[in-house]
Amino acid sequence: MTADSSKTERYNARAAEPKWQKAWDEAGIYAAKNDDPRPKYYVLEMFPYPSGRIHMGHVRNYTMGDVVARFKSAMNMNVLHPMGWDAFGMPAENAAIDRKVHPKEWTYANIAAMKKQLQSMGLSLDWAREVATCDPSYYRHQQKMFLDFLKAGLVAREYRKVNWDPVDNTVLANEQVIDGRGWRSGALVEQRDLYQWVFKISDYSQELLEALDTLDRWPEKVRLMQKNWIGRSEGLLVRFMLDTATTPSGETELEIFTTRPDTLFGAKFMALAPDHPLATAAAAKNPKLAAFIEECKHLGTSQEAIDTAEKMGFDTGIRATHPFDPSWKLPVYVANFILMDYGTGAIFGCPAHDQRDLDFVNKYGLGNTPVVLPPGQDPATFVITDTAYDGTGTLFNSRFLDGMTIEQAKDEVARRLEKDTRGNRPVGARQVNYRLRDWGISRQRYWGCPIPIIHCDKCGVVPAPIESLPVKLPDDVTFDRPGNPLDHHPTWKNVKCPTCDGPARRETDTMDTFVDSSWYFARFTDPWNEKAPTTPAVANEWMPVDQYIGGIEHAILHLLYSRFFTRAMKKTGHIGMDEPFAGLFTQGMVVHETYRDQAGNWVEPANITIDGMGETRTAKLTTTGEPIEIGSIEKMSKSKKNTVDPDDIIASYGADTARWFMLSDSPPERDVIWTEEGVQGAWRFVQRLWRLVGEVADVTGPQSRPETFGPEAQKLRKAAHRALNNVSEDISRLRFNRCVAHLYEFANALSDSIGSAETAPTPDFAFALREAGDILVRLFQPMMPHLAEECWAALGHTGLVATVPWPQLEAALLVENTVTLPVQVNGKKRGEVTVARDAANPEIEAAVLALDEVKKALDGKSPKKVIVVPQRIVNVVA
RNA sequence: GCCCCUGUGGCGGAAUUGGUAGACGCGCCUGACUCAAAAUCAGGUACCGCAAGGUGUGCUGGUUCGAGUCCGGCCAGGGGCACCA
Repeated sequence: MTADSSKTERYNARAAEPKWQKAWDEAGIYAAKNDDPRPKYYVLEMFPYPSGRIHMGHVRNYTMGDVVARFKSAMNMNVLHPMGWDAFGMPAENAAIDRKVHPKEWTYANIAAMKKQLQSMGLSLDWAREVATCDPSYYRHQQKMFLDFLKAGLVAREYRKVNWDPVDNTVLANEQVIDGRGWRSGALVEQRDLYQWVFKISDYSQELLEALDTLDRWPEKVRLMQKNWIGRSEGLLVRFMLDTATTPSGETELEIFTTRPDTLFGAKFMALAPDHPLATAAAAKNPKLAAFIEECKHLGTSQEAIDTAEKMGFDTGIRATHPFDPSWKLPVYVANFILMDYGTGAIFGCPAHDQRDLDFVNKYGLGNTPVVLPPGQDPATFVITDTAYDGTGTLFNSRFLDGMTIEQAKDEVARRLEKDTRGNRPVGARQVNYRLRDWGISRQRYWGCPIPIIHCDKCGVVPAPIESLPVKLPDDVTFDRPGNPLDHHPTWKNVKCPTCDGPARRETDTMDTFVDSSWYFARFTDPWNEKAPTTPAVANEWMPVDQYIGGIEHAILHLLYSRFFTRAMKKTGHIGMDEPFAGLFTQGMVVHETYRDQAGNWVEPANITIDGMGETRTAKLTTTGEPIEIGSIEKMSKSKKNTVDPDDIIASYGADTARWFMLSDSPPERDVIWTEEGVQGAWRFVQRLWRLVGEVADVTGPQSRPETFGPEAQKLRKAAHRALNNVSEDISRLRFNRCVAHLYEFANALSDSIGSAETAPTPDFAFALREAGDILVRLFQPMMPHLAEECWAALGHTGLVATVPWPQLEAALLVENTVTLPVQVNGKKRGEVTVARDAANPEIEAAVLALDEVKKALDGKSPKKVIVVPQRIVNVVA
């Protein structure tokens, strides 16, 4: 056929994309109706923090969600695909300090800018449901739920450790602590206890753990991470009697929690958290101990800081008695690696079978006694020096436990200590412990949801009256000094006590921004309800989210908090289910090469030119030609300047190219490397599809379907339906990189067919070509919606392809009559046989043994065995 | 430190979930078109070897007729760690 593609104009994304975005908008096709009778599908991407500009991570995330939304829509489902803004948080306050902009102004300007960017991507979003968490129309409902949770017993107040900057007199986030010092002041950070509001997530530890098994459309990895985070362990509480002569004020006992009661006869020491009451009491009489505890407070509050710090301890002089031997005394230390939050804040140390304890005794010369003998070891020669043994074995050096397994010994110790009732209470009690701590939500910051509480000297803590909600953030705040602006505000916190009418003050802490993001998915179901956070009947229709998509970095905190919050909302009547997200997908990051100039400064990709390809690539500065060093591939970040601005890409290539490249190559759960060559490849494919569709449009053929199809037509139709089948399957399973590959294959097949067609193809072939063109456009529509519309119009259709149903699969076209089986001899491929699809095994065997390659490999001998795996492979065992 | 993940051509990756390793794309090579370039089109491209043939999925050992895939041990790279969102 004369492909007059030379005449075809290039596809002009810059002109086409806004045109179709306007057409979709005017047709209102992405507005979800709450009373649509079709089956619902709720697809949600994690909403962005309005930092000011979207980045490539957003492009990837929202493109994936959009493909799913458009696909489900083509499958005739009622799709909810909303977008909003996680708009409270620290960066807005930093901007206020650094640039003297009000957080509110900064945030809303950012939202406006980012919304425009998102709209240029051509996402099928229902913008009518947009919410911003910093808006009083959103956070008023959050305050209501806080009060509901309070009434339901889901809220408490507790002392919590925070990072305290003694120079700025302010609380620091972990990320604001750099090498143990405040990021602005440079002062040595110390731990300080603050009285804080917490949500009782730990009441749900067991439930949150068990329900993980029901989340079968979540990645195994995320479920495992949450399981470990909840950290259920079964152990024993043991009361050690103390030598009262050694205790500061006559304390008689110390309760510890252990998961290894079997190693009790290997005990060498006891250790207390630095803030354990017994440690505090002892420190009052021992200045050196007090100094040591003070030193421990300079350790950061992050788990990493605690674990990687050098293990240090201080002997309090207190002595404890071994529960099975009154004459066995153990020294009680204060140690910097014991946490008050976990168990009872005190442990006994068995160094032979715990690495941390072993490091500790080796440092303080306390020695160790192994009590678990690994299988096959000689008890007379088995010693522990630098490496603790935490494997299985049999008990030894342990009196009545000798010879038992670890499990038997744990049980025996528990059994004996439960019966021992010194002080009218059992010495030992079995206990299930969780690592999960209650969720501290108080933040000493301005830009967050105010906690609706009033403190009265007479009445204590009083909830703000419902009718006073929202407790609005005041606009007139200053950031000229460190600390919480709400605290410094001259009048805001002064209110009358709702109970006694006396003078009182507002809670000046605001809520953790994770609270804001723990229910936005429910708010999207009816964001117009002014009276309540949700309209339960509507929320219960839409929820749970069928497909949630976001970064793996949220695998634990955001997702676990949301699971808790949904349960709390159920308990307080705002929603009817336990789990918010039925399906979860965690996508990988967008990464890029890094570049440095001769002085070692990072350089943006936009400012350099790459010469050569493959291994000979060199880079130079576009402006001066200065050579640039090409560095490692890393997550796109401002600090390393290896970012590519989505706006630039959309301006030069169009949104469809950016979307297509994001979906290509890398599996969505893995990192994708952004490369200029890759983008250009995507762009070339956009142009190729446009030319191809142009060629199909030129084919003239019958409007009605022919009775029969010739072999050429049938070959193309098989390729089309194979692609249809594969793309449908892979979109459903979010394997977008495979969808892309299938579409390339199909485009290649269509291209070959057109190339082989005569100038005037037979009517059946012409029909097949046009049909294949239609299918192709409909298949790439979810990924490249603008190009699809343009192509759809070029093919002579009226109306929007975005509203056209997904093609119907003709399953018969997927079946082949013959199969080609690889033939192996001793596991090595030697040839292949083509047989009828339903050929019997003996028939296949005979064909295989007749092959020259097989005869040669067998060298005249007869095979020991022939393994025929139907429709797969044949293996001859010689 | 603890928990989790990943490792396949020059590169991103595919592999019907234990059955032909390298689909598809990028890059590169050759040719066509062009005064030339770009674009486009046709062909080639795991490695060693002229070939026959051999080798090959981070390393190492095992299970199996058969291992990229399952099991044990190691090595390397990455992510999370409760006040970043």
